[in-house]
Amino acid sequence: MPELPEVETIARKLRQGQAVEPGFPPYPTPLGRTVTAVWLDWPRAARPSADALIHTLPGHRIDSISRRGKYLIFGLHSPASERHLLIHLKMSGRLHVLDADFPREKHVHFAFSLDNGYELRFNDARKFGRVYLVDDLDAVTGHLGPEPLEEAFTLKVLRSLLAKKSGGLKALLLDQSFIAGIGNIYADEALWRARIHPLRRANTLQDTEIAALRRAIRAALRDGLKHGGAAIDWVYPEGRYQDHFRVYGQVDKPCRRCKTRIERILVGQRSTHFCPTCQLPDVRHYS
DNA sequence: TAAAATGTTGGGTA
DNA sequence: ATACCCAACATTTT
Repeated sequence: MPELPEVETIARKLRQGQAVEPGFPPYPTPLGRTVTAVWLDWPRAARPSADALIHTLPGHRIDSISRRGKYLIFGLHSPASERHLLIHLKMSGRLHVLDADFPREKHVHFAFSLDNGYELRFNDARKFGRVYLVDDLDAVTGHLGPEPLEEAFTLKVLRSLLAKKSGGLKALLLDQSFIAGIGNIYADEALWRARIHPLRRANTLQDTEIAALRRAIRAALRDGLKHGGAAIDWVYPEGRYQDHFRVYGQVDKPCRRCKTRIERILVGQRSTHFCPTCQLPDVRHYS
Protein backbone atom coordinates (compact mmCIF):
# COMPACT_ATOMS: atom_id res chain seq x y z
CA MET A 1 0.00 0.00 0.00
CA PRO A 2 2.05 2.91 1.20
CA GLU A 3 4.97 4.08 -0.87
CA LEU A 4 8.07 5.91 0.28
CA PRO A 5 6.35 9.12 1.49
CA GLU A 6 3.68 7.23 3.39
CA VAL A 7 6.14 4.83 5.04
CA GLU A 8 8.47 7.71 5.91
CA THR A 9 5.55 9.61 7.43
CA ILE A 10 4.63 6.58 9.53
CA ALA A 11 8.23 6.19 10.73
CA ARG A 12 8.38 9.86 11.76
CA LYS A 13 5.10 9.68 13.63
CA LEU A 14 6.08 6.52 15.44
CA ARG A 15 9.31 8.14 16.57
CA GLN A 16 7.41 11.12 17.92
CA GLY A 17 4.48 9.25 19.43
CA GLN A 18 1.99 11.03 17.19
CA ALA A 19 -1.14 9.20 16.12
CA VAL A 20 -0.37 7.55 12.80
CA GLU A 21 -3.99 7.93 11.74
CA PRO A 22 -6.71 10.42 12.59
CA GLY A 23 -9.00 9.28 15.36
CA PHE A 24 -6.28 7.49 17.25
CA PRO A 25 -4.92 8.85 20.52
CA PRO A 26 -1.31 9.96 20.97
CA TYR A 27 0.98 7.52 22.73
CA PRO A 28 4.46 7.42 24.20
CA THR A 29 7.12 6.76 21.59
CA PRO A 30 8.17 3.12 21.36
CA LEU A 31 11.80 4.31 21.20
CA GLY A 32 13.68 3.04 24.23
CA ARG A 33 10.94 0.56 25.10
CA THR A 34 11.64 -3.12 25.47
CA VAL A 35 9.49 -5.75 23.82
CA THR A 36 8.06 -8.05 26.48
CA ALA A 37 5.96 -10.43 24.38
CA VAL A 38 4.90 -11.19 20.82
CA TRP A 39 1.42 -12.29 19.83
CA LEU A 40 0.42 -13.25 16.30
CA ASP A 41 -2.32 -15.12 14.50
CA TRP A 42 -0.94 -15.17 10.96
CA PRO A 43 2.37 -17.06 11.10
CA ARG A 44 2.73 -17.06 7.31
CA ALA A 45 3.67 -13.38 7.47
CA ALA A 46 6.56 -13.98 9.88
CA ARG A 47 10.14 -14.42 8.65
CA PRO A 48 12.11 -16.49 9.26
CA SER A 49 9.31 -17.98 11.40
CA ALA A 50 6.67 -17.18 13.98
CA ASP A 51 8.70 -19.13 16.54
CA ALA A 52 11.78 -17.03 15.92
CA LEU A 53 9.81 -13.84 16.58
CA ILE A 54 8.06 -15.15 19.65
CA HIS A 55 11.21 -16.55 21.24
CA THR A 56 13.89 -14.11 20.17
CA LEU A 57 12.25 -10.69 20.17
CA PRO A 58 11.21 -10.37 23.84
CA GLY A 59 13.93 -8.65 25.84
CA HIS A 60 15.09 -6.52 22.94
CA ARG A 61 14.90 -2.75 23.25
CA ILE A 62 13.80 -0.60 20.32
CA ASP A 63 16.64 1.85 19.74
CA SER A 64 15.71 3.32 16.38
CA ILE A 65 12.86 3.56 13.88
CA SER A 66 13.78 4.16 10.28
CA ARG A 67 12.90 3.33 6.70
CA ARG A 68 14.57 1.79 3.66
CA GLY A 69 12.49 1.69 0.49
CA LYS A 70 9.04 0.69 1.69
CA TYR A 71 10.37 -1.23 4.70
CA LEU A 72 9.98 0.10 8.22
CA ILE A 73 13.01 -0.80 10.31
CA PHE A 74 13.08 -1.11 14.08
CA GLY A 75 16.69 -1.20 15.24
CA LEU A 76 17.04 -3.42 18.29
CA HIS A 77 19.50 -3.12 21.13
CA SER A 78 21.61 -6.22 20.99
CA PRO A 79 25.07 -6.11 22.55
CA ALA A 80 26.45 -9.11 20.73
CA SER A 81 25.26 -8.46 17.21
CA GLU A 82 23.01 -6.29 15.15
CA ARG A 83 19.38 -7.25 15.10
CA HIS A 84 16.44 -5.68 13.32
CA LEU A 85 12.69 -6.01 13.12
CA LEU A 86 11.40 -5.05 9.68
CA ILE A 87 7.81 -4.60 8.60
CA HIS A 88 6.60 -4.33 5.02
CA LEU A 89 3.05 -2.99 4.86
CA LYS A 90 2.43 -4.22 1.31
CA MET A 91 -1.10 -3.29 0.16
CA SER A 92 -3.08 -2.90 3.36
CA GLY A 93 -0.77 -2.85 6.38
CA ARG A 94 -1.27 -0.31 9.16
CA LEU A 95 0.62 0.26 12.42
CA HIS A 96 -0.85 1.51 15.66
CA VAL A 97 0.51 1.95 19.15
CA LEU A 98 -2.27 1.56 21.68
CA ASP A 99 -2.79 0.81 25.33
CA ALA A 100 -2.74 -2.97 25.68
CA ASP A 101 -6.19 -2.80 27.28
CA PHE A 102 -7.66 -1.31 24.13
CA PRO A 103 -9.41 -4.15 22.26
CA ARG A 104 -7.53 -5.47 19.24
CA GLU A 105 -9.27 -4.75 15.99
CA LYS A 106 -10.37 -7.54 13.67
CA HIS A 107 -7.43 -7.38 11.30
CA VAL A 108 -4.62 -7.06 13.84
CA HIS A 109 -2.33 -10.02 13.11
CA PHE A 110 0.73 -9.08 15.17
CA ALA A 111 0.96 -7.39 18.57
CA PHE A 112 4.29 -6.49 20.16
CA SER A 113 3.84 -5.85 23.87
CA LEU A 114 6.04 -3.09 25.25
CA ASP A 115 7.32 -2.58 28.80
CA ASN A 116 5.15 0.50 29.32
CA GLY A 117 1.77 -1.18 28.94
CA TYR A 118 1.39 -0.28 25.28
CA GLU A 119 1.35 -2.49 22.21
CA LEU A 120 2.69 -1.95 18.73
CA ARG A 121 0.05 -3.53 16.49
CA PHE A 122 0.26 -4.60 12.88
CA ASN A 123 -3.20 -4.43 11.31
CA ASP A 124 -3.31 -5.98 7.85
CA ALA A 125 -6.68 -6.71 6.24
CA ARG A 126 -5.27 -8.27 3.09
CA LYS A 127 -2.55 -10.25 4.89
CA PHE A 128 0.06 -9.43 2.24
CA GLY A 129 2.33 -7.75 4.78
CA ARG A 130 5.53 -9.29 6.10
CA VAL A 131 7.39 -9.12 9.41
CA TYR A 132 11.08 -9.99 9.50
CA LEU A 133 13.48 -10.52 12.38
CA VAL A 134 17.06 -10.59 11.14
CA ASP A 135 20.61 -9.90 12.23
CA ASP A 136 21.76 -8.88 8.79
CA LEU A 137 19.68 -6.02 7.37
CA ASP A 138 20.96 -6.74 3.90
CA ALA A 139 19.30 -10.13 3.97
CA VAL A 140 16.04 -8.22 3.55
CA THR A 141 16.92 -4.86 2.01
CA GLY A 142 20.08 -5.82 0.16
CA HIS A 143 18.35 -6.12 -3.20
CA LEU A 144 16.96 -2.58 -3.10
CA GLY A 145 18.09 0.14 -5.47
CA PRO A 146 19.18 3.62 -4.33
CA GLU A 147 17.14 5.86 -2.04
CA PRO A 148 15.80 8.51 -4.43
CA LEU A 149 15.79 11.35 -1.89
CA GLU A 150 19.38 10.86 -0.80
CA GLU A 151 22.36 12.83 -2.07
CA ALA A 152 23.83 9.72 -3.59
CA PHE A 153 20.98 9.55 -6.10
CA THR A 154 22.80 11.70 -8.61
CA LEU A 155 22.26 12.32 -12.30
CA LYS A 156 25.27 10.14 -12.95
CA VAL A 157 23.80 7.26 -10.95
CA LEU A 158 20.43 7.45 -12.68
CA ARG A 159 22.09 7.72 -16.09
CA SER A 160 24.10 4.55 -15.57
CA LEU A 161 21.11 2.68 -14.16
CA LEU A 162 18.95 3.61 -17.15
CA ALA A 163 21.63 2.71 -19.67
CA LYS A 164 21.45 -0.94 -18.66
CA LYS A 165 17.70 -1.24 -19.21
CA SER A 166 15.78 -1.55 -22.42
CA GLY A 167 12.25 -2.00 -21.05
CA GLY A 168 9.50 0.56 -20.51
CA LEU A 169 10.01 3.19 -17.82
CA LYS A 170 6.81 2.70 -15.84
CA ALA A 171 7.58 -0.95 -15.13
CA LEU A 172 11.14 0.00 -14.28
CA LEU A 173 10.12 2.66 -11.74
CA LEU A 174 8.03 0.04 -9.95
CA ASP A 175 11.05 -2.27 -9.72
CA GLN A 176 12.42 -1.87 -6.18
CA SER A 177 15.84 -3.11 -7.21
CA PHE A 178 16.06 -0.24 -9.69
CA ILE A 179 15.08 2.59 -7.32
CA ALA A 180 13.67 1.93 -3.84
CA GLY A 181 10.35 3.26 -2.60
CA ILE A 182 8.46 4.30 -5.73
CA GLY A 183 5.04 2.69 -6.22
CA ASN A 184 2.15 3.07 -8.61
CA ILE A 185 1.09 6.57 -7.56
CA TYR A 186 4.49 8.23 -7.48
CA ALA A 187 5.65 6.48 -10.66
CA ASP A 188 2.77 8.05 -12.60
CA GLU A 189 3.18 11.41 -10.88
CA ALA A 190 6.92 11.49 -11.58
CA LEU A 191 6.53 10.61 -15.27
CA TRP A 192 3.93 13.35 -15.71
CA ARG A 193 6.24 15.90 -14.08
CA ALA A 194 9.07 14.78 -16.32
CA ARG A 195 6.79 14.83 -19.40
CA ILE A 196 7.85 11.32 -20.29
CA HIS A 197 5.53 8.62 -21.62
CA PRO A 198 5.20 5.57 -19.31
CA LEU A 199 6.10 3.17 -22.11
CA ARG A 200 9.20 5.03 -23.16
CA ARG A 201 12.19 2.69 -23.23
CA ALA A 202 14.71 3.43 -20.48
CA ASN A 203 17.89 3.46 -22.55
CA THR A 204 16.49 5.91 -25.09
CA LEU A 205 16.26 8.94 -22.79
CA GLN A 206 18.28 12.01 -23.73
CA ASP A 207 20.44 13.51 -21.01
CA THR A 208 18.07 16.41 -20.46
CA GLU A 209 15.23 13.92 -20.03
CA ILE A 210 17.22 11.92 -17.50
CA ALA A 211 17.81 15.08 -15.51
CA ALA A 212 14.11 15.92 -15.74
CA LEU A 213 13.16 12.44 -14.58
CA ARG A 214 15.47 12.65 -11.60
CA ARG A 215 14.07 16.02 -10.58
CA ALA A 216 10.52 14.78 -11.13
CA ILE A 217 10.95 11.68 -9.00
CA ARG A 218 12.38 13.71 -6.15
CA ALA A 219 9.80 16.48 -6.46
CA ALA A 220 6.86 14.05 -6.48
CA LEU A 221 8.16 12.15 -3.45
CA ARG A 222 8.99 15.34 -1.54
CA ASP A 223 5.59 16.79 -2.34
CA GLY A 224 3.95 13.60 -1.08
CA LEU A 225 6.03 13.75 2.07
CA LYS A 226 5.15 17.40 2.61
CA HIS A 227 1.46 16.49 2.67
CA GLY A 228 1.89 13.50 4.96
CA GLY A 229 1.44 11.01 2.13
CA ALA A 230 -1.66 10.15 0.16
CA ALA A 231 -4.88 8.84 1.69
CA ILE A 232 -6.71 6.88 -0.98
CA ASP A 233 -9.17 5.02 1.21
CA TRP A 234 -9.55 3.05 4.42
CA VAL A 235 -6.10 1.51 3.88
CA TYR A 236 -4.08 4.60 4.82
CA PRO A 237 -6.56 7.20 6.01
CA GLU A 238 -3.92 9.84 6.62
CA GLY A 239 -2.30 12.51 4.49
CA ARG A 240 -3.60 15.05 1.98
CA TYR A 241 -1.46 14.40 -1.06
CA GLN A 242 -4.44 12.86 -2.87
CA ASP A 243 -5.71 16.43 -3.27
CA HIS A 244 -2.62 17.26 -5.32
CA PHE A 245 -2.44 14.37 -7.80
CA ARG A 246 -1.63 15.50 -11.33
CA VAL A 247 -2.57 12.24 -13.06
CA TYR A 248 -3.15 9.36 -10.66
CA GLY A 249 -6.88 8.66 -10.59
CA GLN A 250 -7.53 11.77 -12.69
CA VAL A 251 -8.92 9.98 -15.77
CA ASP A 252 -10.84 12.35 -18.07
CA LYS A 253 -9.88 15.37 -16.01
CA PRO A 254 -7.97 18.09 -17.86
CA CYS A 255 -4.19 18.00 -17.68
CA ARG A 256 -3.16 21.00 -15.62
CA ARG A 257 -0.53 21.94 -18.18
CA CYS A 258 -2.37 21.52 -21.48
CA LYS A 259 -6.02 20.67 -20.67
CA THR A 260 -5.91 17.36 -22.57
CA ARG A 261 -7.94 14.65 -20.87
CA ILE A 262 -5.84 12.36 -18.71
CA GLU A 263 -5.84 8.77 -19.93
CA ARG A 264 -5.54 5.44 -18.19
CA ILE A 265 -3.86 2.38 -19.64
CA LEU A 266 -2.70 -0.93 -18.22
CA VAL A 267 1.02 -1.54 -17.90
CA GLY A 268 2.09 -4.85 -16.44
CA GLN A 269 -1.30 -5.29 -14.72
CA ARG A 270 -1.11 -1.87 -13.08
CA SER A 271 -3.25 1.17 -13.79
CA THR A 272 -1.15 3.82 -15.43
CA HIS A 273 -2.26 7.43 -15.80
CA PHE A 274 -0.74 10.00 -18.12
CA CYS A 275 -1.33 12.98 -20.36
CA PRO A 276 -1.25 11.87 -24.01
CA THR A 277 -0.18 15.35 -25.11
CA CYS A 278 2.47 16.38 -22.59
CA GLN A 279 3.82 12.85 -22.36
CA LEU A 280 3.82 12.25 -26.08
CA PRO A 281 5.28 8.87 -27.01
CA ASP A 282 8.34 9.19 -29.20
CA VAL A 283 7.54 6.64 -31.90
CA ARG A 284 11.20 5.71 -32.26
CA HIS A 285 11.68 5.03 -28.60
CA TYR A 286 8.65 3.56 -26.98
CA SER A 287 7.53 -0.01 -26.50
C1' DT B 1 -21.68 -9.10 -9.19
C1' DA B 2 -17.62 -7.85 -11.27
C1' DA B 3 -13.73 -5.04 -10.97
C1' DA B 4 -10.21 -2.69 -8.82
C1' DA B 5 -7.12 -1.57 -5.05
C1' DT B 6 -0.66 2.67 -2.62
C1' DG B 7 2.81 -4.52 -3.58
C1' DT B 8 5.76 -8.33 -4.34
C1' DT B 9 7.11 -12.98 -5.92
C1' DG B 10 7.46 -17.07 -8.48
C1' DG B 11 6.73 -19.57 -12.74
C1' DG B 12 6.72 -19.86 -17.53
C1' DT B 13 8.08 -18.20 -22.16
C1' DA B 14 10.77 -16.17 -25.72
C1' DA C 1 20.62 -12.94 -18.50
C1' DT C 2 16.66 -9.89 -19.75
C1' DA C 3 12.05 -8.71 -20.67
C1' DC C 4 7.43 -9.64 -20.33
C1' DC C 5 3.14 -11.93 -19.06
C1' DC C 6 0.27 -14.17 -15.78
C1' DA C 7 -1.26 -16.11 -11.51
C1' DA C 8 -1.12 -15.95 -6.76
C1' DC C 9 -1.50 -14.03 -2.18
C1' DA C 10 -6.62 -12.30 0.80
C1' DT C 11 -9.85 -8.89 1.67
C1' DT C 12 -12.56 -4.77 1.23
C1' DT C 13 -14.91 -1.45 -1.33
C1' DT C 14 -17.55 0.62 -5.11
